[in-house]
Amino acid sequence: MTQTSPPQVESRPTQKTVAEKSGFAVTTVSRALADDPLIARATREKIAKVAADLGYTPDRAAQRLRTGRTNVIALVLDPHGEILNFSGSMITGFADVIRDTRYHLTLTQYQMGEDPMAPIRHIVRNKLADGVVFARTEPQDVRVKYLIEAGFPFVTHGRTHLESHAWYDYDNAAFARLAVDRLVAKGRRHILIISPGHQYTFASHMKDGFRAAVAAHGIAGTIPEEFTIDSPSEIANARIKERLSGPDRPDAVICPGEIVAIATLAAINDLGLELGTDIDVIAKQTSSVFDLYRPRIDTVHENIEEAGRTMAQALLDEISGAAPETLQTLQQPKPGF
Amino acid sequence: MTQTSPPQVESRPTQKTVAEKSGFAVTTVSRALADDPLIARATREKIAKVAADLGYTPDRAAQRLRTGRTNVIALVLDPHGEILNFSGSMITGFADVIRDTRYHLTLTQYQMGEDPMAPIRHIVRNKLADGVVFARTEPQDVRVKYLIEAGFPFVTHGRTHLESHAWYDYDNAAFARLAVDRLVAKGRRHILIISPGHQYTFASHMKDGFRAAVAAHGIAGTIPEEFTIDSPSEIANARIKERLSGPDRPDAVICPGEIVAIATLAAINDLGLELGTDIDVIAKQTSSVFDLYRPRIDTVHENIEEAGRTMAQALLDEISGAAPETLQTLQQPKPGF
DNA sequence: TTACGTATTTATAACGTTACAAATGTCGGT
DNA sequence: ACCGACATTTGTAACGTTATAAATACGTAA
Repeated sequence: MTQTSPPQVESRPTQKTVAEKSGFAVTTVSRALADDPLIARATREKIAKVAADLGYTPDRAAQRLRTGRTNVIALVLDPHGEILNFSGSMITGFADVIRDTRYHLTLTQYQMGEDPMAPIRHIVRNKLADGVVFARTEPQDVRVKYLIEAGFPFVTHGRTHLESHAWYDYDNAAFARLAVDRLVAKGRRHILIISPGHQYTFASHMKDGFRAAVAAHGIAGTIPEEFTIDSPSEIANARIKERLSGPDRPDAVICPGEIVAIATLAAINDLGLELGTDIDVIAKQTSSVFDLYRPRIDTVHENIEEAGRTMAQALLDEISGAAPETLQTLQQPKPGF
Repeated sequence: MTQTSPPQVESRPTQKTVAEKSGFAVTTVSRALADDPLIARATREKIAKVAADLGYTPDRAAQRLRTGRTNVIALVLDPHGEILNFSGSMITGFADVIRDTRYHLTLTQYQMGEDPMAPIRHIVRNKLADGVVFARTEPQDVRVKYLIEAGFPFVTHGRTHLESHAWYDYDNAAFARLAVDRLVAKGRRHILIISPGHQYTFASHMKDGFRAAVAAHGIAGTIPEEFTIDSPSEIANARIKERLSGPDRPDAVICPGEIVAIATLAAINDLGLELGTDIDVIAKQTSSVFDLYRPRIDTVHENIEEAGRTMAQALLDEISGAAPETLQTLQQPKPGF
């Protein structure tokens, strides 16, 4: 055991090391560490102790090569738009759940205008993960079709109209109904709902809820043409101003997110309208920072971190063989304040 | 070639497949695909074509096992605080650069109160990445010491007082000077600077710049006790209110971020002070959303995505052997509006 | 004592890749 | 025709793990 010239690359202990130190064969070590009941309890304990003492940890690459399992969950992020820290919160939720499992989190982000399918196909084809996650689903989402077809585990934020799969969704129809109810209670009679990205499933649910509630109350409801979810704030602001001008302007606005709310409040301010008198705004809120926005407005909370945690658990369950039908969560809105 | 019973597990092509189809040996295929000039140009081209036709992609696990290189960059995120989408923007910057390389991005997030060192030690010990990234450095950052000691490639957002390493930093001293100058130009004579997280390097730079500028102008400058960077907005709001009350209250505030700015503006609103008359606020801005905040305030921009891109490139360069001393960027503030 | 079932452990091969050493082919010079 | 130098290609082994099949030990019934 001469510690000579080549600066002793400190190599991690392997099962071979554990085998030598413990006197068992490598195979036995492998099975013992997997807690295989075929190995005598006493042996398992001895080997576990030696492994712990040596600080042994399995080599992920070798496991992956041998078993075909990657122990990786792939997060596919939307292009960086302006949804206030949606991705960040979701990541935190995922990280919370993943932290104490054998899984790692990898991350891809497709670019604006790029095919959302590309990163997913890449992951499946090259088996880069055991499961994949993404958001912003559309009713006939091609990614969902592809993954079902491929039999690849996944979970989405947002439902589709497709065959059963694992998803988490916020009940945007309920959100819209709740929002309309509250505005009507304040005496509002002409409500504008801003719905960015008409192609997304969540938008259609929200609009359905909105239309139903507006009809039930017998008041006026306006759904403008689409506001692109990723359009720069200034453009959104300008278009909202247009909508809030004119003789038959709405006396209330429903905003499906904080950015839209901020743009709306800016428009109201810029037009010289008085909040609470001329007009009311209600928004979906996902970040506590918004509590500091002045003037304060009525909000309905959506907890993105919790969404992330639920989705992570669902995906792990699906990878373990749970039926996708059992892995669907429709989150009810919780009133703010 | 009977396509019989076992439901034909569609297996990805390997170098062996390419070798068979092309008539060369596996070793030759390996070298050809690595564009080794030892292999005849014609052969390389033939093999490349066959590989492309088959849709061959290398198995990352096998490469990793054999070479010891992971082809992974590990992002270590701070606990999810309320810095407006800092992580999200940085991730986007990284993803932009990483996208067309052979690297993947993995992600760990340590929890509030957890040892920031833990995930990094884990990554190094188990060789889970070829390089690592993190932010919020302290002058004597133990993570930096550890990584230098271990000879492990890394890049930080924020400098340290330690031996040369790769970093990206925003010139917060310059930011503070610029902010003071602008406020003084507006006639302000008593400036408060809010500095969350005194332990971080950026805070000391900012305070140094602030003190120097205030002294140069011969005006009053106040640096309050620390505001924890992750404290809930409402608490920050309350503490700022305290600071803005009383007979000798400051007539201007410098905010190192949007959240602090929002909390400050809320405090000003809540206290009934008039912005622009009683008091002025200037803030560092990292997101275009803030342009929609009303009332508008003067800001200085910091581009986090660009920071991410620069850091990613620096890290790749360091992994390729570049000297860390050459991988340091001090970003100058750019005036907003 | 022998045989046999059970409990436990082990040897061997393989996943897909690349480093290394060895082999083959080709050409010009003699 | 032979040799050596060079260009090009190939065989073998190994990375660390686990699935499979085989081997060993042990106790007990005949």
